[in-house]
Amino acid sequence: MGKRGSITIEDVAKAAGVSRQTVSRVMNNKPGVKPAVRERIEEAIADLGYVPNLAARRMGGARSFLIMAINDRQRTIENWSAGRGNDWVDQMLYGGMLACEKRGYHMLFELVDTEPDEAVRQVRRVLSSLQPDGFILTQPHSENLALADLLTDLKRPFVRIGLPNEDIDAAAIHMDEAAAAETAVRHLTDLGHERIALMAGSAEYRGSYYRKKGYRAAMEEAELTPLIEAAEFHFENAAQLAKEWLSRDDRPTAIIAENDEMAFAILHVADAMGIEVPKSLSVISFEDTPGVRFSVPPLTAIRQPTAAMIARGCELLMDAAEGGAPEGDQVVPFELIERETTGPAPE
Amino acid sequence: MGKRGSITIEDVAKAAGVSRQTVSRVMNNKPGVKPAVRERIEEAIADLGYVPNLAARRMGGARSFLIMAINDRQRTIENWSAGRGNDWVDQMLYGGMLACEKRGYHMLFELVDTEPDEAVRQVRRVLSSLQPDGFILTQPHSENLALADLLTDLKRPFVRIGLPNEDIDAAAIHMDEAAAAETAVRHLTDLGHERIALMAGSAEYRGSYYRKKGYRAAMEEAELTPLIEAAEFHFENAAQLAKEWLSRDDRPTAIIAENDEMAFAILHVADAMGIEVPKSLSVISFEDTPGVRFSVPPLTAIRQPTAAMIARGCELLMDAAEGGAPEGDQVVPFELIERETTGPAPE
DNA sequence: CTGAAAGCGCTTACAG
DNA sequence: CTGAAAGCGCTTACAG
Repeated sequence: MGKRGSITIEDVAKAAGVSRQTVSRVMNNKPGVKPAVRERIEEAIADLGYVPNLAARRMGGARSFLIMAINDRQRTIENWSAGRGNDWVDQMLYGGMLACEKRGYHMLFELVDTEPDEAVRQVRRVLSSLQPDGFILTQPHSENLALADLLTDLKRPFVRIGLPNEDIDAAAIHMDEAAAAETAVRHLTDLGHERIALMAGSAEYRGSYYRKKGYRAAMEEAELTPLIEAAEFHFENAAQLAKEWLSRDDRPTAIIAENDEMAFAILHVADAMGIEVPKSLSVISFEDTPGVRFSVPPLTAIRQPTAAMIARGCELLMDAAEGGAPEGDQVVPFELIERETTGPAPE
Repeated sequence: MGKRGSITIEDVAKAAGVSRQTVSRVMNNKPGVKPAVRERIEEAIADLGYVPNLAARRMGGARSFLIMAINDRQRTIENWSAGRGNDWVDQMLYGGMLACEKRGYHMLFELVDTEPDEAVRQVRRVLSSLQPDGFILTQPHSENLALADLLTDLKRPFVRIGLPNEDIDAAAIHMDEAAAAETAVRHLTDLGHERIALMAGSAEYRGSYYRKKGYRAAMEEAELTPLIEAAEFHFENAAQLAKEWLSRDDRPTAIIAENDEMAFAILHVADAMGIEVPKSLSVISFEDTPGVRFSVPPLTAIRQPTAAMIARGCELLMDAAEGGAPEGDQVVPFELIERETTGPAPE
């Protein structure tokens, strides 16, 4: 027992009749240990229930076994304090914690301000105090050049959640936005729809660009006329636009909205105008936050694979911490979740 | 600079012209440093942007600056994987992370199985690997005697989120359930209600006991006849019971439900029976999860002060890590959030 | 294939 | 009030 009461590498070494370096080799799966000795050591580890002290490991010069995600401080706190829940954080933890614990790592996250100088200062702090083996930059930090530079200069592995960014040399982890839009269109054309509109988010959001592209491609392939307008991801704008669209003689029989909030607005307007969903109007959303199940009817949606993206990010970083080859951008599969807002096109 | 590139205590010592022990004293707010020297050191720390390496601090024999919350593994993962969000985890993080970071600590949490042997094994692991300064046991782990024994034996400070438990000698952090029920009743009597029912959860849930007690006391005070039945926190049971109650000639004009799910069921049944809420029926819930805002109409509810309870727990543990006196049980204030399901009693 | 030595960056007694 | 010494539990070269 160590002087502080827990079992140490020295205890294992004694029990197995070897030196602590040899135990260390076994713990770290390094080659050059005779099978018989390795077995003896593994037995001793199991018998004693030995678990290495991470602080000591870190001090010895190894990794910290910590993966740090960086999140938008203000937005996260706002969501929490409004009691609104926080789907992003939940799914991030779901994907990240489980991926990390499988390999003996721990995931934690830090709330960081978006202002670049402040962000750099805060990340520097965790760098010094916790010395994580890798960083996951989530939106909007994944586009923060100052942060990317800091991490690059300090040679700390990091990945970005988001579309590739020319100015940052780090793996980008994202879903195929264009393919998702295509899938949404195809789901609707399969149901016989011909007048399918895309309610876009904002031009500043880079995903929108690819979604429009995918939408256009799928519409073209089906020989249909595209109808796109932006509503900036806001309820009010979306309601306004939905009212316009649904008042037309040749009104769309289906609308794809780029986020849940706009989809809710569409449902709201349709209800007010006496247009039944999905009988007279189909709606698909991009996002799939928990509130979606409470809408009437529950929304069919493209689900953002947040958990899978974060899990993939952790994998890359753990690989890097273990000296693995650097990997490139990652495209994570999305899913179309059919609920009750899509149905056959009206006659 | 340390050999690994970051600024160390040695750098600060050199810059301030003192030994590293003196710097350590200043960092840890220990007495016995001449004010002038202290100032010089503080300046050097600021100039160099020095942040101590936590792993080294831990190795030196100090605290780890880590507070570990223990959560129900299965339930948490189920919620996440169903995409349902996880209000408990969100609010726990909200309260805990911010409380910890204010004092230079970090909060993390671990998903632990409820089976006692397995739980002990898992907590032993984090104890050895991360050596947290304190543990927060959340439900149902807060009632796990094996875990309490382990932590007690190892002299690790811990607090429990939940009602006091005779068998466990650790601070219990909870809200005043009886007072909350009284508040709910009083809110309704103030609105003129006289037939107020309590839809209880399950007798196994200890909070239910106090809520019933508070409800009875408040009803007695108002000279009203209590009406209590249990629906086990389930939607179906609650719907059944609501149907029964609302079919009576002297049906209640107000129902207090012990969780959101049962309150939703009541709204559902009322709607189906053509009973308008809040015009003909008022409903109050205990819980206030994010879904509450999506109900029609939005639920008036007693909000569980999860964030505040966890923050309080972290405070106690940080105090203990710093040698503070052990504090006793903590009652955290709740809040009644008025939304749209309560109104004046019908004529 | 295995072990003796040195060191990581701190803190904790102990001297003075 | 301040510093020299020892040590925490590991890993990393380096010997053999």
